[in-house]
Amino acid sequence: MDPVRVRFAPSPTGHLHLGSARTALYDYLIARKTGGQFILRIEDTDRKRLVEGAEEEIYKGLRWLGLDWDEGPDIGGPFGPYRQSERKEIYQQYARELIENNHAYYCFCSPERLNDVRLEKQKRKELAVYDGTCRRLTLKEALGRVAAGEKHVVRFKTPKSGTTTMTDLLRGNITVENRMLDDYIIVKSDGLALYHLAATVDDHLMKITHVIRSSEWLPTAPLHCLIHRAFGWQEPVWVHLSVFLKPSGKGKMSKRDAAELIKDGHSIFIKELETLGYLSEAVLNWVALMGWSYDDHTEFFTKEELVKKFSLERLNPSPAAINFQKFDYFNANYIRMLGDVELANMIKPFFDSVGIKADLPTLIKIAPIIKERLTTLDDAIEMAGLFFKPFPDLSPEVLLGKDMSREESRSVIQATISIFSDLPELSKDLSETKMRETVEALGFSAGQVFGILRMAITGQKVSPPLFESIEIIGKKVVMERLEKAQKLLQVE
RNA sequence: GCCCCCAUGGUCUAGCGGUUAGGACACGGCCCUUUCAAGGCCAUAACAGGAGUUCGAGUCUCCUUGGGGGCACCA
Repeated sequence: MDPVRVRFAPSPTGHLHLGSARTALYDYLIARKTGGQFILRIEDTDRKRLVEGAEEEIYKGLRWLGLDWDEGPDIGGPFGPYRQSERKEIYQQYARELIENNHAYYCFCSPERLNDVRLEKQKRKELAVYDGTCRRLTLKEALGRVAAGEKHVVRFKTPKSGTTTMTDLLRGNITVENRMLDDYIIVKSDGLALYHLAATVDDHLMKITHVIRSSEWLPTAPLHCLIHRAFGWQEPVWVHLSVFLKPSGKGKMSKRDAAELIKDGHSIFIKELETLGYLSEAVLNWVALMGWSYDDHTEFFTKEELVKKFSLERLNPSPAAINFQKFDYFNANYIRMLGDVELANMIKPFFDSVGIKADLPTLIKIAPIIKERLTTLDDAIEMAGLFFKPFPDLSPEVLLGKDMSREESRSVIQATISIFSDLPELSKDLSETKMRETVEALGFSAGQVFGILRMAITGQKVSPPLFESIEIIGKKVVMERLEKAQKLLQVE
């Protein structure tokens, strides 16, 4: 495949989410695979909807995901500027060209009148498109009114008859009747272009070969083709990706749904995923497989493998419900692939954030025993907090072994104390070997004995493996805890 | 309402005219086991419906149904 030039063109009006991340990923993959360019373009022509910090969030999110771009607002490039708000004059120039070639016209109708027209048409169950009042004006007349300072927009002159056929890579030919297409506004009264014009002009000027975007754009794609053709430009290859549906499969994710998700420790926003304890590798792998597949069984891919194996032809056009269980599965697996030092460094910030002082050397020792027990990194707090937090006050009841009396339980602890005190150190192997021998002699089951010890030593009913934990906690503290538990069980 | 798109288990998907319809997640059971996990084994579960085309249709065509998306001086 020839090198492609693709662009990821988000608008800084909200958070970077999973859907955009996937689009960006596919852009990145096909660019890297073909040795082409991945371009970042900020579509900020709507000044009213701008959200402070949103552009920065896009950069951060893409960087976290490891999707580096070749041209963009921050790094420049041969086709800049890459922020549409800085390209106002370019769009106006092209709008003028369209007007001169009779493919666009000035419109002086007020928003109020437009709204009335729309409502009226809807009431009569007609197509709610512009009624064409200003389309009938002569160019001379319109120019006069513009010169007189009258407020105006520019509309694209869509053909009123015939059909327009475009080709989408995943869906084949799509034909629409031109009368269904509106005379869309392409330049607002503030002089800034709307998406339809801005994106079309930029895609051409930036030599974009493949437009990969959400299928929400499908209904207006014929319009974009028409604009390309009006200029006499060659169209890019159109690739409309399926949309992501909420987990229930009932519709797109709404603000409300997103807020609900957080309660389960999930999110569709990239910036939250990191603090929730997800790995960017897992995000990439998971999201890549929602709408794309390689074969009937491979499902773990590094970014490098994705670059090698990705192809537009294997994209799936049908909408996909987001499945967070699968995401967790991927994340748990990617955590397990981490090295001990790497994992320790990654969970450290989570302890810091809740005010638990966890030192790196200990975390490195803990890493191997909690690794396969974590779904997300923040699970480490619950899993390994016991190694750093003060020991809890226990009641005698929780120290009782299953079906065992108080005295029996106490004797188990007593026996352990005498065995442990003879050992130079409580290494995992040594303590476990000794205790396994003892279990039989004591006449209780391993479950009973180790259950008591787990509670006495870790202070928890559920913990990482007992003897590994003992080694990490260290002989001194272990002995103290055993003594304390033994006293607690003495009948008063 | 109108236009466009989509349609294999609960979910993500493989399948590109001839398969016992494959994999994964989730769910259930069993094994392993000092808890929790992990792992191993097993089970349940799908071609939306109807017409065609064809010797033969999950695969091609049409209709119906269902779902999704779009109908702004938003993107």
